[in-house]
Amino acid sequence: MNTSADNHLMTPLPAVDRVRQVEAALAEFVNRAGLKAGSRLPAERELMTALGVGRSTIREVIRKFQALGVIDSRKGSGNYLLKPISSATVHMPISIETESLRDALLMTLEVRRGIEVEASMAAARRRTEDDIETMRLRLEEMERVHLAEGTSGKADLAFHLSIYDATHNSLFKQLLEQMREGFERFWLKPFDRPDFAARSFPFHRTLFNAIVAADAVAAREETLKILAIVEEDIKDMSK
Amino acid sequence: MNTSADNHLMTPLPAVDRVRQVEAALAEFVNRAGLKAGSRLPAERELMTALGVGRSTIREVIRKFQALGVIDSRKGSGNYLLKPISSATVHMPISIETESLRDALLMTLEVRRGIEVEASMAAARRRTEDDIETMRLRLEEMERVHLAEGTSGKADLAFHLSIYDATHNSLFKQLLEQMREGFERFWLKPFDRPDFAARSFPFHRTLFNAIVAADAVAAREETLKILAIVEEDIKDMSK
DNA sequence: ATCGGTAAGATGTCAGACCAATTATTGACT
DNA sequence: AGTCAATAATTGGTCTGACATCTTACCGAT
Repeated sequence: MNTSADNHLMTPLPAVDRVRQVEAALAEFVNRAGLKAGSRLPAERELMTALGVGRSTIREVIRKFQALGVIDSRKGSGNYLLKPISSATVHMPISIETESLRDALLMTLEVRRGIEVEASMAAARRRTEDDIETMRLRLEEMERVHLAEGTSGKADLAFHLSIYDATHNSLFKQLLEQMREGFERFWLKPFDRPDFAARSFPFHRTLFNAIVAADAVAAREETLKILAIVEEDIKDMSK
Repeated sequence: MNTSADNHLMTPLPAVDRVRQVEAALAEFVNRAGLKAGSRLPAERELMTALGVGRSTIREVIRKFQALGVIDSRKGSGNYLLKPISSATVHMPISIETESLRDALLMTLEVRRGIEVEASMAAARRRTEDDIETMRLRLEEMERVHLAEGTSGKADLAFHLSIYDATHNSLFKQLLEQMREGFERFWLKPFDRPDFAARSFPFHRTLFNAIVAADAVAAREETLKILAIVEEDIKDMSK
């Protein structure tokens, strides 16, 4: 056996296809040109002639980046960068297959609980004075809005985001932000009612206190209380 | 002001573009036809005539699903399903910007800890008899390999995957699988040495016992012990 | 029965055209 | 000179048709 060339003796043969080349070239260009989020990239016809490929190839690459949430295409205007393309970007396609909205929400909540708990503990361990000040401002803003309008929403989100920042681990913010945004984009505005999770209001202050006290265990407890209420409300309101 | 029709008085205007329609139609078709992972989709020209759109439109949709990790295109052969399609595929691009490999690993480990702990608790609460049997087989296989070769690796991963399955929440497996795979693809094989995390070996059995006993708190403790060792080894070995 | 070649079918790519939305330019009227 | 509406240029979205290249299945010669 093994008379012919095989088994790791002859290996590579790249065979990179056009799309992949264009993909790399585009990423390269974005980095070299220093394009930021919001920047407009060259028109498809320009890229076409510049790279010497057909427009369909360019378009398929753009579609891909579009699916990856990196490019936003505006008809008649141009293609715009949503986030800087980085080679150190890991993409995680997550698909959730379930019939009921309720189950989908509960499944994501369970994952969120894991991340959120860890984030609050990390925040309790690593928060700086600046972090505390930012969180305090956000919390007071949230409390003001809550007492005035009976509900918060955006202010609530802002407070939680400031906690994620206090972890000094950007993965927390990225993951949790995209979990909210991503899933709420498909099942639009689940339970967008004023009383949703309203009972969790007081625990935001206790969570803040735990983080300030650098008490990771207490931070975990308070976070669990908040999420337990969210879980109950999902179950109640989807009945 | 407001003499003409504006301000939320005239709202809708669907304006669904071709691509989005084809996207929905394709997802619909896959579900109706009951295509599983591995199934081959109709040829692009068939879809083209069947849906009454141009081939470029079809191709752009396929590119999108490809980017989302749902479709695999094989030149000359056809387009194949990687996962059962669902319009509910969310994509989470995560970018990590840090100079040192060490910091990147520690950051991801922290997030993993949150998810992994929650997964083991969920597994302890919801594991079935079948789950237990599968986990036992994987654990015994892992122990056998470990005692024979001094290290496990693939068997270790298989055991953990069986735990994720026992949660009956597919998000855990998807997230954790892609975190491992994604990050290990960039910083290739970090610490691919036999003694990495070897000390965590005995705690796999105790974790298994906790899950069998439906003791979520104990499952959490054992998972934390394993990950604490991983953290220590990352710190030691990257010095 | 095995092997090699051939043909059909599939994706990958290019080219050119037209539509529709946006943006920039022009020009008329005040 | 300044405003604003009509017009032109630019740009993404889609369709058509063609060719290249890879896969696969068929079929005949050995």
